[in-house]
Amino acid sequence: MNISEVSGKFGLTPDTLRYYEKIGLIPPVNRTAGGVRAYSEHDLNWIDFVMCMRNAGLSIEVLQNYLKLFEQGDSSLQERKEILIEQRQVLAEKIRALQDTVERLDHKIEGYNGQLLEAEHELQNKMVKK
Amino acid sequence: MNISEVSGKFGLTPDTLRYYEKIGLIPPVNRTAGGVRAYSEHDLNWIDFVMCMRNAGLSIEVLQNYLKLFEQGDSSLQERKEILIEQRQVLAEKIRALQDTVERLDHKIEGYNGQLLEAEHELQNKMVKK
DNA sequence: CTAATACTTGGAGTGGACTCCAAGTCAAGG
DNA sequence: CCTTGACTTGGAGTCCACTCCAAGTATTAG
Repeated sequence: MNISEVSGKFGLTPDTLRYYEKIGLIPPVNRTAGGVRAYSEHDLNWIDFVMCMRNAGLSIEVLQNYLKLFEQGDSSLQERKEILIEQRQVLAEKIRALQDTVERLDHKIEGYNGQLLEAEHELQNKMVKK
Repeated sequence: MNISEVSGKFGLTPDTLRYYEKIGLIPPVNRTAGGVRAYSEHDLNWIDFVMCMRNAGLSIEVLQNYLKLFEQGDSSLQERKEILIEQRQVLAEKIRALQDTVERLDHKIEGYNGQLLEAEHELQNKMVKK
């Protein structure tokens, strides 16, 4: 798979894909004889993982570190696992905060329903008076 | 309440508070004779609301728009409510995405548990052979 | 009354994460 | 063989949301 195919598949621009590789968010992609990137299944998995984590708000730094450890092989298994556990906690906390915010919005929306109802009644009163 | 008190209360720098006012994220704050900001209860409520929404990821633009409508009075009730409902949907969707990501992390963490166990067994095998 | 502190404004600078560009290389269709 | 279009690199530019600064004014403790 070449870069524009991958770009289409994931909705990332070729620039972003090259950028991710350059800064070490995804492993170096193998090239054809001519130096053109040929993405493997393994590469696609990484891209998918990284996009998922980026979308969830993980920083580039954390993911760079994770890849670096991955490339060090089995000796980093424990450390990698700990990173994932830590980030999992962060996300769980984020979910809780978002749920609170949704509740707050719900209250506010309820308040608007009340106000709109009031406004409607007022309108009816006026019409009755007329 | 003056700006540094508010700053302390919310963990925002005075700069950020002034910035939020300047760009219309919170209503203009009343001033003392000397031109010093004196934050009212009303202002504090707005700041709290805005921070909550910013933390949840709402853009400054959406909140500017919401304040603008608020300042137009009751005629914008319906429109404001719709903004809140829309943003509520966005957050609900975000929560769902985060939950999926947490699940994915859980699977990955489980995978690491397996690998670490394997590595441990291997180690034991070696020791037995010795 | 004065020194120190906190406030004001407008504008420049920063950091993260892209995003775009210039200049050059390479491969495939006509 | 030549043109077209995708690829390469390194580096500059952009956008968002602050964050900091300079220069000046106001308030407060002593």
